[in-house]
Amino acid sequence: MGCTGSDPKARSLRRGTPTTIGLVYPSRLSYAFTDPMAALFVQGAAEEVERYGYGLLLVGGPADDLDPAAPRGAPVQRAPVDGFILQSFADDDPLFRAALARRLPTVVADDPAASELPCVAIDDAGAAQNALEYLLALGHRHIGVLSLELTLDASGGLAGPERRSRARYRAARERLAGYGRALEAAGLAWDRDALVFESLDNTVAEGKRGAALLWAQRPRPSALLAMSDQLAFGALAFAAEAELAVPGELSVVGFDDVPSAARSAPAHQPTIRKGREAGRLLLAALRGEPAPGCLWLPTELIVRGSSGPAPAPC
Amino acid sequence: MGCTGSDPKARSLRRGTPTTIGLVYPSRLSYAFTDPMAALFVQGAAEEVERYGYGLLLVGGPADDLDPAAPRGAPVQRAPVDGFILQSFADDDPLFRAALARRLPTVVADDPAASELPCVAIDDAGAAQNALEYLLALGHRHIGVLSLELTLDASGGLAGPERRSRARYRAARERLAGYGRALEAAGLAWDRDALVFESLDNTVAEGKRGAALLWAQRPRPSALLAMSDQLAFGALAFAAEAELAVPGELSVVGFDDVPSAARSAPAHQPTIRKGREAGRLLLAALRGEPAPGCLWLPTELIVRGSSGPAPAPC
DNA sequence: CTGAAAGCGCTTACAG
DNA sequence: CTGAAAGCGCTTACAG
Repeated sequence: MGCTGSDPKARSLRRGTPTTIGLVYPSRLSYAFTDPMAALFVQGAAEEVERYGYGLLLVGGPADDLDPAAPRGAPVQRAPVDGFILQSFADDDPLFRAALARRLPTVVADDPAASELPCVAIDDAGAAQNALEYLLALGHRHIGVLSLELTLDASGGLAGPERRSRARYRAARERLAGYGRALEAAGLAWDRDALVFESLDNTVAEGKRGAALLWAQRPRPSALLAMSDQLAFGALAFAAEAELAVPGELSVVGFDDVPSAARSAPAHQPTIRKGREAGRLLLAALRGEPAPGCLWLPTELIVRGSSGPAPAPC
Repeated sequence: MGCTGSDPKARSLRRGTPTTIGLVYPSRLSYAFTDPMAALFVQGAAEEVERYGYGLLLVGGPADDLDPAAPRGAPVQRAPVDGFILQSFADDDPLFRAALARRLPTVVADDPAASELPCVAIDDAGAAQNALEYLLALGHRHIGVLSLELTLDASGGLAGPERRSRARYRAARERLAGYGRALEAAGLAWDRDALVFESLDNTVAEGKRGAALLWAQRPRPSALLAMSDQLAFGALAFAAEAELAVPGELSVVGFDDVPSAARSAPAHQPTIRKGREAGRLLLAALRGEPAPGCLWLPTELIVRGSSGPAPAPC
């Protein structure tokens, strides 16, 4: 009779049945959703998880403007969840270790450092290599890379050999390795033929800044290879402001295939499916099924209008 | 020492301190995030809530492909939360009533039917009236409206007087009222000078379909007024495919100002702020502070490149 | 079939 | 200062 109903917390405690899955982001929550990829991943995870009646609790890193009255410790330590999905962490992120310390069933997407946990990933190195080989086949010989952060404290500028070798995010590290393989196979070399801009965060603004910085280098890059669609959109914005023809004067390649990527040529990353499979693996773990190791999802290079042949040298 | 740590569920039960806020969507969760507005709202709510150490649990409507082993009842009845933020519900949505039946502190965004709950809203009627008056001032006399759903079971086609009068979503109802006021003030009339397409859902595909349908009417509309940016993007996609000059042959106006709305002329709806204020009101309610009634956020018409003067009659 | 008791894992207040 | 007991709101298994 429209009454209060029973307290789900108490019920869950008594019955011991799992109800809630924690989706953990490395940064504070309010930053997580500035990235359209985050929404796609949630969509996939939600799809799988809600079929079985689970809820999805969003868990972020500690907020920097925490209220004094708020409970101590990272949200990940206090989250009332029955399992974790961890996403895009750096190898040495203390938050990642704090989550593992809860010893709950856990699935990792974009696995930092090989762990024994079930995980979901793409062949980042292979996809990156493909994308660069595609540009090389179009005749591009001066490449600019718009990179995601390489370490927890990103540098926000050109990243030389030393900095590149210290990448702590698996996805960025693997992609750099893939680009490197493609360069080497073509007889090209880092720093001489390809420069890397390391962004401070995955935003359009950083993509724009990086594109401007790379464009100012000599020899000038004829193509920009972005590790995310956000960064690629930034590069397109830079090109538009500088009145550069795309792809006539500058080719731009993205990576993720977010819904608004009508103008880029991204290596299609199946982010919704990544979320879905992460949810599926976690539900299997909650049922006590043995961990199936890592699930590798296929990628695909989708060619669109923002990339084309290198301009003829004048 | 890296040990298991204590069970947050039990702690929360014993201490009685609130930890988790439920963000409730009218549809199934995996649909919620196909709308970029959803991500903006989460961003705002997360920003406010995480400062005080609360987690955000995403709660959707019942999934249609529910697993037989899943617990019965809507997720909203089982969600282990201490308060609700309800968003964009139709007046008669049973899920809305089910959430209220939990008798938890609750805040409503885009309030369905005046309730006594704290709420956050914009002046939908005023913003809509502004947008249409702007088009009328540009000389447009034949208007097409791309409307959001009017009832729980949307019709997906032209909506005549009878259907328009039965709108059950507050935002859509108010916006129709605002358009009506602008029409009346200009001596124009619904159905003769302005047609309404009711979409089946808030997607680019529906916007495209509606734009095509409205464009096929006689007299042809010279401007399309969309109730969301998604629908406006669809109208732009239709114009691009039909090789119509925007705004030369067709003006397009959006509503939300999502991040990718570079080409529309939306009435700026402050969605992040809406999420933030909803979070703030709910935290106040959890502290036992008296409900402050409804908080009305300002809107602003931002004019961009997709709208211009009506083409001269030939 | 109905009703009182035990216990999920914790925290808090109180007795020793 | 330390340690045993009570109790958060439920559900389940057991006694009557």
